Amino acid sequence: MRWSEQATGRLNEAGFRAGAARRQVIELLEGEHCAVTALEIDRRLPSVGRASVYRTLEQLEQLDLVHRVDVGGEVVAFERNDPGEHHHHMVCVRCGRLVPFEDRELERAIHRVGEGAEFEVLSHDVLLRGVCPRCQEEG
Amino acid sequence: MRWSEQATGRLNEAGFRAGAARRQVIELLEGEHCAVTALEIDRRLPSVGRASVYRTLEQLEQLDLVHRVDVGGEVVAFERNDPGEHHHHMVCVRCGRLVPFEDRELERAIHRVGEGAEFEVLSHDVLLRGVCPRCQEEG
DNA sequence: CAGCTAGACGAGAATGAGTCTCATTTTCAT
DNA sequence: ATGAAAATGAGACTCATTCTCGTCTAGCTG
Repeated sequence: MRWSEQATGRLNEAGFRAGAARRQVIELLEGEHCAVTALEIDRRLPSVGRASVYRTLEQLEQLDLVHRVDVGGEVVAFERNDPGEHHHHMVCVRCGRLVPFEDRELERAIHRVGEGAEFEVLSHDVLLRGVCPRCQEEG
Repeated sequence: MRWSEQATGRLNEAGFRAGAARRQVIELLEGEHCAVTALEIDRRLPSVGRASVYRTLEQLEQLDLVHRVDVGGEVVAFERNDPGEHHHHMVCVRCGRLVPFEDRELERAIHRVGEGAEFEVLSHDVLLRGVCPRCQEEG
């Protein structure tokens, strides 16, 4: 089942009605493998109002269909939440390129930290900052 | 050697002149064990202009005397960079409280990921999101 | 120690991402 | 088909951060 169908279904269950703006945002997210910023979505969907973009992202986030990716502060990005999939990101400090990675050991280590903590840990983020291969070549 | 002296010395070496604004910002950071936002610094130092707060933080960051802590996007926080010390944070999703932690295994795992990656990894962040003990009690 | 000048500073304007409001359009249960 | 409720988009608004620019000051020079 495609993520977009899943999303639409879940929104229905949650009592949301259909609407053109939300559909377009969902379709755009469907086509992205990694994070997109709210502003880019807004730019790429001229017929959809800013408010609707942010509203939709918020709703999708609450239903856990999408999650926020923080990559340095300025702008927030979002990406599809595919069940059973879990990755983190490396960001290039020169060009901003975002590359996903996953690592079981890292996850285990984080899990253990959560176990030992007083916090009830709900989620986590890992961000590696560095220089991507392309920018390394350029000196 | 206190961090503030170290910072002042390093700024001197880098060719910066002394100045009241920077001194005050440095003193404030000296007294904080964990992250403070630029805006809070601005508020707590009424005699220092906003521009100087951001300027100083930027300079300190470039000299690696301070580093950015991203905790969810809205506001950026900064904290002292004590040599030989390295920690990450847990944020409470309810009250926003920030608690530092460190874990050698986690660091090892991250290091290994960096080794195996095409990126030349320079730094990393880990953020655990959850509910702090105090907020757990409140239901 | 006075003069000088580059660098430091602060006030306030400008920017821009994200939020809010509200009049209008759509949806869909009846 | 109808109408109450939800969804939408234009644009005003907020507010953290950045920029601008005139003034001030550290600290070198003589």
